[in-house]
Formats: sequence, C-alpha cells, structure tokens
Amino acid sequence: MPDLPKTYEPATVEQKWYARWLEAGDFRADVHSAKPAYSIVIPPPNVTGILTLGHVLNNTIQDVLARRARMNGFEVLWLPGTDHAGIATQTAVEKVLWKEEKVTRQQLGRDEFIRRTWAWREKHGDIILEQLKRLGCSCDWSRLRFTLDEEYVRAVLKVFVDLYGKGLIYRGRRMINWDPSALTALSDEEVIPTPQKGVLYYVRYEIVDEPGRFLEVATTRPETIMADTAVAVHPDDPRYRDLIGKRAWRPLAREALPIIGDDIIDPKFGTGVLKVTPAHDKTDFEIGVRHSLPVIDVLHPDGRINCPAVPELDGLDRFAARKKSAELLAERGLLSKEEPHENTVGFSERAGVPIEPRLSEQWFLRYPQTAEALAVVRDHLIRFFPVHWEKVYAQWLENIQDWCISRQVWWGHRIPAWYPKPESGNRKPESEDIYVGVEPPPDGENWIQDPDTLDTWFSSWLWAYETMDAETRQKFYPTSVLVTAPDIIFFWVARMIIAGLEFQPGKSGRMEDNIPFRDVFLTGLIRDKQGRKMSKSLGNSPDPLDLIAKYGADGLRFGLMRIAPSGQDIAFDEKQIEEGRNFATKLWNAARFRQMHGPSEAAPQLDPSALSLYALQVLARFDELLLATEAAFREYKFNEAVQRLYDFFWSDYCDWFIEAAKTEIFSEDEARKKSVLAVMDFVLSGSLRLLHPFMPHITEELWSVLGFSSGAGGSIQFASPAQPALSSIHPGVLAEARSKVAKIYETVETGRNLRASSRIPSNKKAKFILRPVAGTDAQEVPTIARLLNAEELRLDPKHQAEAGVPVAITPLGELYLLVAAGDQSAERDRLDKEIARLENELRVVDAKLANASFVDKAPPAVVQEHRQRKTDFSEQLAQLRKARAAMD
RNA sequence: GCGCGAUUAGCUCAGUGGUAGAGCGCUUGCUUCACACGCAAGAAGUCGCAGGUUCGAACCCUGCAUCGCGCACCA
Repeated sequence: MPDLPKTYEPATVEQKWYARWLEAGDFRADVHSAKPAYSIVIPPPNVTGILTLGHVLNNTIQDVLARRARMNGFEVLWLPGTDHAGIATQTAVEKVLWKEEKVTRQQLGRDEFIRRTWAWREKHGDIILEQLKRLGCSCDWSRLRFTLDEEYVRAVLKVFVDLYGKGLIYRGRRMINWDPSALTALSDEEVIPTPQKGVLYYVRYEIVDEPGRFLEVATTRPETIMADTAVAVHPDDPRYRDLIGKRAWRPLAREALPIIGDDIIDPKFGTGVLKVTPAHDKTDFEIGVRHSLPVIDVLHPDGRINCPAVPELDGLDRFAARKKSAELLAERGLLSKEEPHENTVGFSERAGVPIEPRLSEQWFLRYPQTAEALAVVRDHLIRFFPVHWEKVYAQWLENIQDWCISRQVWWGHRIPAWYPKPESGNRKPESEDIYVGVEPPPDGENWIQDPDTLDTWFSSWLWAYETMDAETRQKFYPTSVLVTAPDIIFFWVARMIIAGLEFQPGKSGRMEDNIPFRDVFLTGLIRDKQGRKMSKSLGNSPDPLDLIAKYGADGLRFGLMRIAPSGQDIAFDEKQIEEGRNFATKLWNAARFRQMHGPSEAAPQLDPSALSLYALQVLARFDELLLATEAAFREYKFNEAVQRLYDFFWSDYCDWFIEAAKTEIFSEDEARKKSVLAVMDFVLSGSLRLLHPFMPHITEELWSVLGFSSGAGGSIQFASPAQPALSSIHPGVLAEARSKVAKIYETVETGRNLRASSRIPSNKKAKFILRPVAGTDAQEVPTIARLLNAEELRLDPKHQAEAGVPVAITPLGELYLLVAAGDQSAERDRLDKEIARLENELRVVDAKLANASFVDKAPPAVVQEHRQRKTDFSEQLAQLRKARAAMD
C-alpha cells in the first residue's frame, strides 16, 4: 500500500479519477439494464454560457443525486446537452463579427450568418461542458444533445405543425412586447417589470367646439401624442360627462380626436383623462378595439420616432423625443405642469432596455392541457421541493396568456410556414394563403418561408423526452427529478409539464407515464455577501474554475452544498468554500492516520463482543447519521445531509473517537488494537461511501488507497450502500454504554476547562486526582487521562484536598487539578462564578417544580428530568460551597 | 392590491412545544507521535415587535413592522 502524501492534492487526483471513470464508461446508461431506472436531464446551459456558481450549485446537486442513485443500485441516466439560445447567441456572434470584421449580420446575409454562428458554436459551445467535467459531473457524455440537432429540429417543427393543425398555434396581429434593441418580439415572461422614476406630463387638449376650453391629460409618454386616436374619460365622471361625443384637438400633429367614455378609466388617476394611443399601449389598444379607433404607429422598430408630420421629433430616439415633445408643448402653452412620477416599465430580460408594446404580426400558442398541468401538481403526481413553489406555479397557470412564440431572429428553429410569393399570381384564390409543414411545400419555388424563428423555449419544452430515442424513453422516461432554479418555473418547468401531457411521449396514455419528471427540486439563487444577485456587471461573481484551482472541485462542491438550504437564497462567501477544502484535508488526514497503523480490511467486519465503550458510541452515532442522511435525501435537504456528515466525521469520529481510541491503538494488546482498527475501517468505509456523492474524487482516491476497492473489486461509485453497525446490539446494553461515555466525555470537558482556567499551557502535562463516585470504572482512567492531556490521573476515593486546590464537579466525581499553590484569588473568583451559575440554574429548576400545574400536566418524564437536575445541581453546589468555604 | 419567503451570536445560517446551537470571526493557550486547512478552552443572543393558546413558546395562532421575491395595476 502506498503511503499517502502529507497533503491532499486535488488537481492531480481529480484529473486522474475523472479520466478513469470516463475510460471505464462508468457514466454510461444502459437501456437494457435490469436495474431500476433513475434519470435526470440536465437543464441545458446556453452555448454562450460559461460556468457560474449557479451552474455549480445546480449541477452538483444533480451529480449528487445521480451518484447516490448509482450506489443505491439504480441504472442512472444523466443526460447532458446544450441550448442554442437564439437571441443570446445571435447577439454574441453579431458582437464578435462587428468587433473583428466590422460587418453586420444583414451585410453577411442569412445563410452566411448562420454558417458563421455554427462555426462559433463549434468553437465555443462546449466550453461549459468541459467545465462541468472539471466539477466531476457524471453525465453520460455519449448522449450529448443540442437543441439544433437534426432530429431535435424535426421534432420541434413537427410539434409546431401538429399544434397548428389543432388550431392551437395561430398567426395574428396583436400587441406584443417589442425589444427595440434586439429587434424582436418577446414573450411576457421575458419582460422584467422594473420601477422607474419618470415624469408625469399634464397636457392640454383643446375642445374643438369650445375654443378656450381644455381637457387636461396626464401622460408619461408625450412622444406618442401623435399616435393618439381618442381621448377617454370615465362615462360617469361628472367633470367630463358632457364632453363625451365631442372632439378635442390633438396637440401634436394637430387633428380632431373623439372624446369617448370607457369604464376602464380611473377617475382618480391624474386628471381622470386618458389619451388613447392604441399602437403603443396594451390597454389603449383594447380601448381602441372596443371603440373601433384607428391605429397610428409613430415608432420605428428600433425605437426612433416615425412621424414626418412633426419634423422636430421625426427620427429622434424615443427618450430624446420625450423631452423634445414636452418642450414643443410648453412652447405652445399646452403643457400645464410636470410632476415626478414613479411607474413600472417592462425591460427586456436579455438586452436590458425598455420594451415597447407594439402591434405586430406574430405567431402565438394557445396553451393546451392547462387544467391537467395544474392537476398533476395539485395531486402530487409531480412533487415540488420546496412545496411552496406549487403556489407560484398554480398562479401562473391560472392566469395563463397565449404565448408569443415567433422571434425576429435568425439563429434558431425557423418557423415551418410558407406564404405564396407575391409575384406568383397563379395560386388558387380560394386556398389558404399559408402552408405549414415539416417539409417545404412541394412547389417550393412559388413559396417564401416565414423569416422568423421560434422562441428558444419552444424547443426547450421538449427537452425531457426529445433528447431520448424510443428505447431510452421506454426505460428512462418520465425522468426522476428536475433540478433547476425557480426563476424558470414559467419559462421551462410549467411548459415541459404541458408538453409532456400534450404530446404523450410515455409508454402509455396515463398521466403518470407522460409527466416529464416526478420531482422538481428548485434550488436557491446564489447571491453575494451583500445579498445582490451575481452578475457580470457587478463583478461579484467568482469564477468557479478559480475556486476549483484554490480549493479543489470537492472542496467547492462540499462547501457549496453545506450552505445551500433547500429553497432559500444563498449568500455566497468564499470562506465557506475554504471550509469545504478544510474538510477534505481533515478527511485525508484521518485516512492517513488510519493507514499508519497497518492495512485496512477490504470489507471491515465488526466483532460486537469486542467493542469498546467509545466504539459503541461512535458506531451508534454512525447509525444515527445513516438514518439522518437518508431522511435528508428524501426531502432534498442537501445542506442537512452534508452538515450531519461534517459534524459526525469531524467531531464524533476525529475529535472524540480517534482521540479516545489512541489508548488502544498504541497499546500492546493486539486483540484490542485489532478491534479498534476494525471500527476505524468500518466508519471510514461507511463515511467515504456517504460522502462520495458530494466529494467524488477524494473519496474514490481514499477508497482505493485504503484498499476498500479490492473487496468488492472496484470503484466506490458502485459500492453497496453503508449499513448500520449496531443492529445486533441490545438497545439496553447500548444505552448503558452510551451513558457511560457521555459521563466520561463530560468529565473530560470539565477537566479541560479546569486546566485552561488554571492557566496550564497546552504543552504542559497536568496531574489530576479524581475522587470517584460509585461505579466509576478504573479501566477507563488511562483514556480519560489521555483526553485530559494529563501526566497522571489518580483515583482516590478518600482524597482530602487542601484549600484552594482547583476543583470541578464532574459526573464521575470531584476532579482536582494539582498545581503549585500560587495566587488563590483567581481560583476564588472561578469558584464564585461557578457557584453563582449553579445557584441560578437551581433557582430556575426550583421555580418550575414549585409550579403545581407543571408537575400536574407536564409529561412525567419531563418532570422527572427536572427533579434529577435539581438533585444534581444541589449536590454540586454543596461540594463547591465546601471547597469555597475552605479557602476563607 | 393579492400571494410567497425571510427576520435566532459581529457575519452566514441550523434549530417542529421541555436547560438557546454550528461554522466563520474574536479572545486565550499550544508546532503534543493524522491534520496549524489543526487541537484545546473562552467571551458573545430579552430568538423582529405586540397580543393569544399552553403548566411551558424561537417553535403553534392573530396582528404589526422591516427586508426580499412573484403576480396584477401603473394615463
């Protein structure tokens, strides 16, 4: 067996094992396996993506689940892939082209631009996947998918055609969210409402028939006045009722507008008069429809004013035009005042600019299966973790709007719809003016394809099953769990559920076979220490690769998982990753220590009759750990599982068990030594297995180096799950042993405290005398002495201490620390403090026991516990008072 | 306006009715035969506020406050 180096070297160990796992095909999913299936599809990162902490969190969780399932005997498919990310990728490539070649996509032309984008994705698209490998992700890389793979594209188009055939997809001229920067329509979900400080302009509209009388309109958008086609008031508003039916002069591009009454007007807002601009506001558009108003569009697609009638504004950017129009109105005496005003403006999620409500010809989907999608979550065919997200999901579905699915973008799935060429006049006049099909129309030369592509999410919503062939689907669909961030519940989670229910990729028509996943685990958002979102512009997002270089992939994974409470946002602090690294080192050194004392058993066996008190204690704690981690996994409480592992290994195993066991480890008694080493092997082997999902590399390395791999003959990845140690021990016997250990450990802590407060430096041995209570086992004295770092611990039932000798009351008796008598005032203070503390404790317990209701109604065990405490405190107090009195 | 979270030590967070916990940070002592990325000891909290239920509340109920998120509205 090779000796372990003194420190753990993550870089070499991680690379070595990852390469071996790949070579052995350990991550490959076998559709013919007899094992039960466990499957996860990765939320496909964008091809433009580079690894963020969010990805690290998300994919570590998936890897933990996948690895744990493998150990538990499941055939695991973790299916990786990437998303073409239409707008994001197109924007990125356009930027590169401009920077490097000073050329726009329009100059290149559609085909050439697409060719260039493919080339870009070949070069950059898989960077993030390589980064996931550095993290240790156990994806089945042989099944890598991309949303623009040929078969995937066909599937997307087929879905479009099917839904069109059902009348669920339609084309229409409607108000949509227009991104004037990316020059495309967006879905409602891609618009982020953002509070803005703006100005409310009060503009005077003169009544046509009553010159000199004005209607005052409050508006935030004077630059769209030229697009007004009416002025509206509430029909019951006494101030204006008489004006309904009359006309008012539009103050810019002067024209007479009807004054109409509409219930939607809020008389309390502003002046209670609304300028109706159907082309540039959703509500106004609806008013326009109700009142058959004309629609005048005064904006170019890029947000500049398009209104030659007002040359001062024509061509100006919308925000410049806003100021300019206010000036124009002021000059003409038509602006009565300006007020600061806060309102909410929709911003483009991607481009970060205010969107324009715009009337436009787009494709829409009327969602099918919404009632069913609500039901599968409500009835827990699909379970959300944490459960409160169910409500958010339901709220969205209950208020669902048609989905604008077309994008004025080139990179993506081109909409499979064709229109007759304008010049080909020989088409049949009665035929529909549109052809929709997966294949182009047969007489293609007479048709022209819709230039738009589909919303990226219109391909993502098929990800759970279109990434699988029929055989794979048979075995692995529905997937076991989806792990994702809550901000894409609407974008992705809900739509995938709808897609599963609508397209029924499952092995039967039953709902439970067609839902895309059984569980959804929603991670928290990683924020910085100040609670801000991680973002490139803030520069508060550490590069995970740097963290891996500094702390190792396992340290990063462990540190992050330990602080990722289920469903809460995470305040990131590099310290926490450092702790993960420190834990890896602790694990390494604990294994090193074991290795120094001879080879481990490949399959450690315990002899229940030979177990020491300390062994029983640590093994009992191990059994508790097993149950706790199982429970934590059932609820996706990863932080709890990790925290338990951390506490058990560091505290129970290293700090207490190993230190106590050193008596036996260093003893001449070979039988006792062998027993304690077997316990160490058992705990190490079990701990490594429990830790493996979180820290795959170091656990595999130690598994191999300690020789555990030679037993079952292989990788820890497929080792059988850890088993409880003490199932055969009588509970009463165990409880008695644990009670003894608890007393010993408490005595040790009290003794150490005594040492420290008597200022004995850690490197000085100390002498103790214990006046033991009945039943104290002399056999344990060497171990207690070792834990106290004592040169000598003498049991003396008759010991009479001199006044002023530091003393503490322990469960095993009075413990005296033998030091040269020096200044006694410190000792006096210490005793006084201790006495005061005990008196206080006693008062509390006394008060409780004096309460008749408590004694009457509290459970007997609780009352008994209080009585016991009273007795203990009283005795200790008496002894301390005696010692204190002797000093006077 | 509706809904969902959160509020516990200086910081980050555990804690589902019975003596307030961890890690970091801080103070003290220590290179002791696995580990200074370590060991040992310590200081530090009227558990957001106010009521209620209960023998007993950080925990259950009601209200409020503050912060965050989502939905709706926003002329």
